[in-house]
Amino acid sequence: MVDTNQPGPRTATHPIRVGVDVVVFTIRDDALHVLLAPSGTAWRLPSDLVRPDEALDLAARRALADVAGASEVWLEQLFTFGDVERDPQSRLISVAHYALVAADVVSEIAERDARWWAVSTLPQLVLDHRRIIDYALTRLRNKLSYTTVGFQLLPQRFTLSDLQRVYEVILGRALDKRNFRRKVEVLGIVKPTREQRVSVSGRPAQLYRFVATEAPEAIGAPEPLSTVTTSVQIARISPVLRRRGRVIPVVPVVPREGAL
Amino acid sequence: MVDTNQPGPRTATHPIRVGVDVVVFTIRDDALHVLLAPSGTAWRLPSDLVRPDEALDLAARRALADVAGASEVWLEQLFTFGDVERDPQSRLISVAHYALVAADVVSEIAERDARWWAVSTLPQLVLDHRRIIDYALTRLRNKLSYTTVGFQLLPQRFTLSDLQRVYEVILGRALDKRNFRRKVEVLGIVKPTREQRVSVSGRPAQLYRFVATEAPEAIGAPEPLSTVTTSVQIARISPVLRRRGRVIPVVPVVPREGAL
DNA sequence: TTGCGTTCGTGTTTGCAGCACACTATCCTC
DNA sequence: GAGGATAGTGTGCTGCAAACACGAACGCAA
Repeated sequence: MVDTNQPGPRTATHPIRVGVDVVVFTIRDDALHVLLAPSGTAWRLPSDLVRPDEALDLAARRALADVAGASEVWLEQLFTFGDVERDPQSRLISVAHYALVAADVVSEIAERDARWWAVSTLPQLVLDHRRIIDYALTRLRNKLSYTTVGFQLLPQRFTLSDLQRVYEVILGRALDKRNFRRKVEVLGIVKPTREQRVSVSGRPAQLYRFVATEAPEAIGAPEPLSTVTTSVQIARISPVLRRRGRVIPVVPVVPREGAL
Repeated sequence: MVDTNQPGPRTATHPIRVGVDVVVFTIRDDALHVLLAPSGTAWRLPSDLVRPDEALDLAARRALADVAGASEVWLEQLFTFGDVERDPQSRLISVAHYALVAADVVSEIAERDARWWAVSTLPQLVLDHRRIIDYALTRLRNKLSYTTVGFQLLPQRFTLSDLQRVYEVILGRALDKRNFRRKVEVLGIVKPTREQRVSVSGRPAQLYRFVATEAPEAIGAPEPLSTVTTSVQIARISPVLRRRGRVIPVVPVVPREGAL
């Protein structure tokens, strides 16, 4: 057995390349989207090689910034994909991350040749990137049910309907409005502001802001090592938001004109 | 941005070393233990560098086998630790894994200079290995509450008291016997065998065996990409096993004589 | 100004599941 | 056969999730 912790260089004969891939989620037009860049005839996740003096999460932020023009977002390590066959060229392991960006910063980013794709209608993807997205989606769904990450997908001020829509879009099913609002109220994770949203039509809605709670049961957070920068409290949203409801028909959203 | 997915070699100037660390859990003397190997005056997790043509989980199994003499165990990727400063010598990222081994195979393994340490009384550890263990423990606790990994720590045949003890030892709190047994029954994850355990004292106990259920709600499993070999069903054990109870006094177990 | 469309906002009832809780049964040993 | 030890068993309470429908406030157009 090689003791990797002893001093002295011990470089493998064939160095293994280490990269990061980032699944960037946002919500657009009431659908969950991921950011992809073109790669030949297919598409790929924002990615890059990790620099020798660079932390993994910083590499992920850099890859994200290169494509999206922003890096101050919620981001967490997802999984390290290291199958031997994943890159036919040479050994490349990928420390995959996933990130959540708010709808209001979306308009500013997404430059170059990258564009948003609804997760329900993804294009052909490079390597195992489809699998990475699938897994990120699973993680996001689970995480949504016991943390407050969902707020990362909303602007500073939002209506309760906005919030509910975030959960519905990600979980893929309808939630009862009254149960949802009661739960949010009980959790004390939002505070009403003095403003209202002037709605396009219908009654104006109260605007709220997210309130970081002192995670009452810090134990139970499955990802204590999350590479969170924009701090997010780990409160327990749970049950009302977890249970079943009628399935929301996933409306395939046609990407905006000119985005490509 | 470097497109890591294009053909052609693109090796970084300073290659990054990729290693695996494995947190091996077992239950001994009613306490959770991890396997550690000596490293100078301190101790370290079983670890090794990943070979260029070797999958990550296989590297982890190899490191495990080197120290413990067994590799056919339940094992899952934990997290990739890649801080720049973690190894003062040169850049070394660690794809940490954790493994569960049954008590009855424990006697056969644990050779060389390695030995078991109760998680409640760990020795001085190398690098960030303490942090890795802490995180593995957190993951194990969480995983225990919504999967059936716990059975990996038991022999093929076990009593319900054995099973309950596994949960109590890991969760660190007492569970109500009747509630526990009812829950296990309802879940249908065990089947009684025809045998009984001839107990040292007291009434003989019925022996059960684990029954893999057809995970009724496959959705909701937070780790669908687990590098599981010994197949484990992802059923929902949940609530009775999750909630609070009186805290079990963590009895520091004195390591066996001659183990060191 | 009135009617209509649209979205916001609000309580009650019912059922289930988690939790607490204590005693009898069976074996061994002395 | 008495005592010690572990196995095995049932009920009642309570809190939480789920289902469910209608009035309120606004914009707009006729």
